Amino acid sequence: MTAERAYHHGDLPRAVLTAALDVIAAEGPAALSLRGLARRAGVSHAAPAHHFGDRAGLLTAIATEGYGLLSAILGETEGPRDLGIRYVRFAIAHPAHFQVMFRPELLRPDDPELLAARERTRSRLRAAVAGYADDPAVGFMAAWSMAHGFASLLISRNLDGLLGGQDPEETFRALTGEMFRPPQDSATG
Amino acid sequence: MTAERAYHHGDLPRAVLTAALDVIAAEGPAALSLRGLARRAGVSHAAPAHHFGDRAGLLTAIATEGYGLLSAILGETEGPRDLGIRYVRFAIAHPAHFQVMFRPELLRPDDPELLAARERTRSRLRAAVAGYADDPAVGFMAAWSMAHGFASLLISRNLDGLLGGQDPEETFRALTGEMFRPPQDSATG
DNA sequence: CTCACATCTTGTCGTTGACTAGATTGACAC
DNA sequence: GTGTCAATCTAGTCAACGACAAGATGTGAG
Repeated sequence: MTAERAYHHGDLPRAVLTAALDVIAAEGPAALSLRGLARRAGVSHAAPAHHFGDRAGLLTAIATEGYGLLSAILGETEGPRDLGIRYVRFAIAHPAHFQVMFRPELLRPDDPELLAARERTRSRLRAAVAGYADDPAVGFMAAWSMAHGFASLLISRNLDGLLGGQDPEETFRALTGEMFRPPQDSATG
Repeated sequence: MTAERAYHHGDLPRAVLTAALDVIAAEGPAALSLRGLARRAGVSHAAPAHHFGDRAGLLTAIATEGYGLLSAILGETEGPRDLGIRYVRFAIAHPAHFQVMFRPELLRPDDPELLAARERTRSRLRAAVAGYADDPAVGFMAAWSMAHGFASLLISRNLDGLLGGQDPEETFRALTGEMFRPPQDSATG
């Protein structure tokens, strides 16, 4: 059992990342401590910093990974409704990533990888609603707001007791039924 | 100048609250430090804790105040569109309150004043959309999601560069135009 | 005047993030 | 094999923080 306490961890960055996602999903980013993560991974208190620089670096890595995961889930999304459903599905599947991605004050604001990943994701979001609204920019923000609002309230547990035990994704489908009415004869792309 | 360093501050709770709102609006709740607020107010490092107990107590007081402010702005709201506009107006006018209100992990979760204020606000939100949707619960969540998503993205600066210099409230009006179509003949309250 | 109470100060403890210097390890050239 | 070097991790330190306890100071009721 050389694994008892090997000098080299094997994949410390991944171990720290995973532990961080656990903590964030359970208690939010505020409860995150680099030293706590080091303890979980069985390494010294300064080891995580070697890979991520500092707290903001770790959270930036999580956010970047999150944009990648969201991009993957979006895939070839078609229309604002599909966009919303996939967006909500992402938030449920990766709540820790979701919580970090939209808090710039916790991140390295000009990290190039983060900016690139974010832009790739936004392009997919824009593409998904292109052709489904009179003004693409407005349609994009509308669909995004709707999806982001529901996902945010859901993840922050502000909808507890309002879903009536129903599957959140199903509830969101009902919401979009209320909102994204199918175009009624009149021209709507 | 007895004010130079009076033993009693006069209204330390309000001074701490105001300083906290400043910090949160500028750098987010994570940057908040009780000792920093004490320095700003010119009191000792333990003085704020006397009034709010601890960090969570201070943030709970802010959230409670926020629900009161939102209730006031909602007033006699009529319909989902009006709800959204007022909600966004609140988030712009009181960004610090807004940021704290929806992070239960930062608050005392069962504070009675907080729960009461939150319930009063939710009642107003529900009442605003009653009669404007086939299913009131669904209509409520739909309008709330839309407004909350836009407000969240706006306050977290995730819409920077997407508004084209336009007034955010005006942009939100455009969004609702895309979403909340006026009822077309068919019965919609 | 005095006494109870609210308010604020001072001092302390354990924890954290950040930084520095140094030890250990693995990989690669030769 | 052997030496060398960079990557990885450890150990030690410092300032700042939240929380707590004990004491000082002002305030107001009687």
